[in-house]
Amino acid sequence: MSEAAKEPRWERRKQDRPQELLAAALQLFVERGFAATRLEDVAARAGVSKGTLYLYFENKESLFKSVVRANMLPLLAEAEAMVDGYAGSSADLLRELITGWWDTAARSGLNGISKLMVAESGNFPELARFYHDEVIVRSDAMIVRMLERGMARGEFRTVDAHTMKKVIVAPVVMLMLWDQSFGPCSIVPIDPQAYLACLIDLCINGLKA
Amino acid sequence: MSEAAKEPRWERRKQDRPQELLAAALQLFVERGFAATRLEDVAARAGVSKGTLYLYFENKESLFKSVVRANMLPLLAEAEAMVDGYAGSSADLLRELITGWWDTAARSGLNGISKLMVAESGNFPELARFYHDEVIVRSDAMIVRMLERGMARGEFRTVDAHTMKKVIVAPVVMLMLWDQSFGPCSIVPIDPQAYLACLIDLCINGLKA
Amino acid sequence: MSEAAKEPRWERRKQDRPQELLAAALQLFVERGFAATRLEDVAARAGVSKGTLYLYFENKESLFKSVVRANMLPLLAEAEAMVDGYAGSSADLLRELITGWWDTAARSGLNGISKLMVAESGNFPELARFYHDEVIVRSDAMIVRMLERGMARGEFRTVDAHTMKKVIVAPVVMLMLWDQSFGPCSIVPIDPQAYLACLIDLCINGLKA
Amino acid sequence: MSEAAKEPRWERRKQDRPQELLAAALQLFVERGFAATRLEDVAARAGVSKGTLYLYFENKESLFKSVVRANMLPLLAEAEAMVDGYAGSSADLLRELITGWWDTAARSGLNGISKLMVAESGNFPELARFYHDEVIVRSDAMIVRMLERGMARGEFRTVDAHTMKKVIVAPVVMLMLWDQSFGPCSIVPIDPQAYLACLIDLCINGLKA
DNA sequence: AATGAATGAGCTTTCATTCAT
DNA sequence: GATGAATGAAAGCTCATTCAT
Repeated sequence: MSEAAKEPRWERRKQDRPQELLAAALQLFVERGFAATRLEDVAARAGVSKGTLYLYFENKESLFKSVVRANMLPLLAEAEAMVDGYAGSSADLLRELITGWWDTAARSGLNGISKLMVAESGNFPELARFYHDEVIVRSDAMIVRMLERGMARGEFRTVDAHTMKKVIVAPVVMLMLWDQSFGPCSIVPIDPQAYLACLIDLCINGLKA
Repeated sequence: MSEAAKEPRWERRKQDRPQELLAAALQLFVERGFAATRLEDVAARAGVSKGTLYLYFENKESLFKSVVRANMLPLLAEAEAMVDGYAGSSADLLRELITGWWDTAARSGLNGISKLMVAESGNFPELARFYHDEVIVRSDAMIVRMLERGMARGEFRTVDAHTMKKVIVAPVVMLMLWDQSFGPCSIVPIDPQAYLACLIDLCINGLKA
Repeated sequence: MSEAAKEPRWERRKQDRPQELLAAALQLFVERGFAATRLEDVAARAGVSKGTLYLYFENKESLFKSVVRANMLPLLAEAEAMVDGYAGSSADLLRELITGWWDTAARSGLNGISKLMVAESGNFPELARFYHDEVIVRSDAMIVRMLERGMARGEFRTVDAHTMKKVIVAPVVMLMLWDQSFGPCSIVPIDPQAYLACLIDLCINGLKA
Repeated sequence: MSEAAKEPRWERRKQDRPQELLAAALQLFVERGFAATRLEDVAARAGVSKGTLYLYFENKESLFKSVVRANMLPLLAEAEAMVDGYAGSSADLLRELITGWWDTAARSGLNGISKLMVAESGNFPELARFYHDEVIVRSDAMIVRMLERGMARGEFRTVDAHTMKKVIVAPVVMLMLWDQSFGPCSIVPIDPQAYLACLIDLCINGLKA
């Protein structure tokens, strides 16, 4: 009667359920938007029945909020760590920040969440505020720190960092949105690597001291 | 109070109806998204009854498509004319293109339509395709022409215009999206003029030959 | 183009709808209780569809409250008028009050509402309070006035009118409840006339000065 | 901690379970009615899990019927014994019957069951029939025997005992219903002792030979 | 042309019931 | 015996759409 024998594949499911449901919900919310997503489809994609959803989430709105929160928070910490401990040139930091961001976004759901938040912020003001405060503000602050580091070290010319950060972030966010919305429509799809390289090139040249 | 005297007023209204409905629908679709917008609210905002809507539009989807198409088409022609007939420096052209674009977007509904298309492209693939082909492709082409003009005249260094155009467009589109989604959340709202000046500055410095 | 011609059978329905729905709802709520009554059945019994109900009532609870209020308020005024303007002996007044009450109850829905309120008061405290204040208190007050009139005129012996009123009302209410609940079970059903005669007889003998 | 020592405690619980469940169910059914009572709440109040309920009762309806049957049957025997062996005056018998009834009802669940049966008889015809045959008929018969004893001994005037019994029972039942439904609403709650004294007084005066 | 009462498919949510453990 | 995760039928409610007027 070992511990292992007592913890069979069924018990494990209970712990996984919320994550499976969140993953399924993320996909469908991103694909169709909040209102157009049917909870029955979410449940089906997670391999459970409609009712099971309500064992883990109070209602549709609460599921939606959980999807956003659960997928956002773990992502920022690692990016922040990199900025603050970086040793190389600021141009390299800028490069790593942008490419690392995209890699993380593509790997996680950040990609689709951005689209989701643009689409639904009007319907969920508190969630929009949360997203703004916890994600946008913190991301922006990272870029500002990077720019100020570059200026302090004489690598970048003097610019208004708080305005410039928005300009630099925009193409990265836009890439995520394109990827989620018009990507399938484009006959000549954007090559993310080339796009980001071009952005980095523009920034480094445009910021050069 | 002859019959003849009554006609004109009525005629005018009859012709205005579709536009009033489209304007009301644009506002609500942008605010809430396609699925969360109730036709009753659209009708109410246009000052007519629910049934009247169906005299002018086949159904909700058709209204949605009309909203997008009707608001898009008139906007591009004037921008295109400017690019092709421009006499000054390419840096000035870039500046005028970007500021003119934002002015037009803010004045028209382009602003909200962008958000709408990002949000609903997954649910309306044909519409996304239309938007891509008629709006995105044509906008992009303008920027490409501007970049190629600058390179041909030796004002800009050599870059991959087809990639760079996306990078340059992104911050402008992003400004429109922010304006529509997180604008109300931001304690320190973005100043569009400063933001665009910063973008133009980055581009001109970054493209300088 | 007379007024009569302009008010066709369809327009009339709109005004009748709420009453038809209230009548249907009364029947079913009394028959099955609040929770066990399906709105679809209410609508069907009123000859309309589910959705129509929501044109006239906000939700199930609001329909329930309307049923109670709409059926109760008109009934008390006439009874009160009788008590206050009565000219004959107090024994006759007692007789008329009791028989008139039952006749009114049987004719209107008061009959079933009593059962409904006993059953659902726990689930609708505000409604129970309303019923208590507007129906029970006012009914009781009528009986008290009748008893005090009899004592003042020396027709009834001295009793505690406020306690006695409850004892006298009880058998009448109980008759209504029996009628609605165990009536169908009883092999020897109660004859309301004989029952009320017996009650009146007991009261008049028991109160005799 | 031998096996034998553990058994008794367990045995006891096992035997108590059904009664604990019935008690919990009685409370909730009376409070909320059949349909509005959730089995999960019943189980929780009895301190067991939802599934356990189904070890002792086939389903919700069967639990409901058991609640009614289990609480009814033990109550009548003692009352019947008293009537048949009584030695004093019939007025005293009437007094003891009525006050004894109320004491028993208040002590047991009879109180709430009455309300429950009024409310749900329409939804459970067989149960209503059972209640009618086993409870109402037998209670009524007791009162009839008491009345006939009084008339036979010349203590009561001649009345139709089968009608009068209903009139006499009504206020007692009504007291139970009030206690369960409008009691909490009443600013001036009924004092059961004064109420019953008043009823007894009315009956004895009204039946006096 | 315009209305708005009516409809009913479709969705969210609840909860009695089952069953693997 | 006991559990509680899972189920899915059923009910409340919404709203795009229709159509008699």
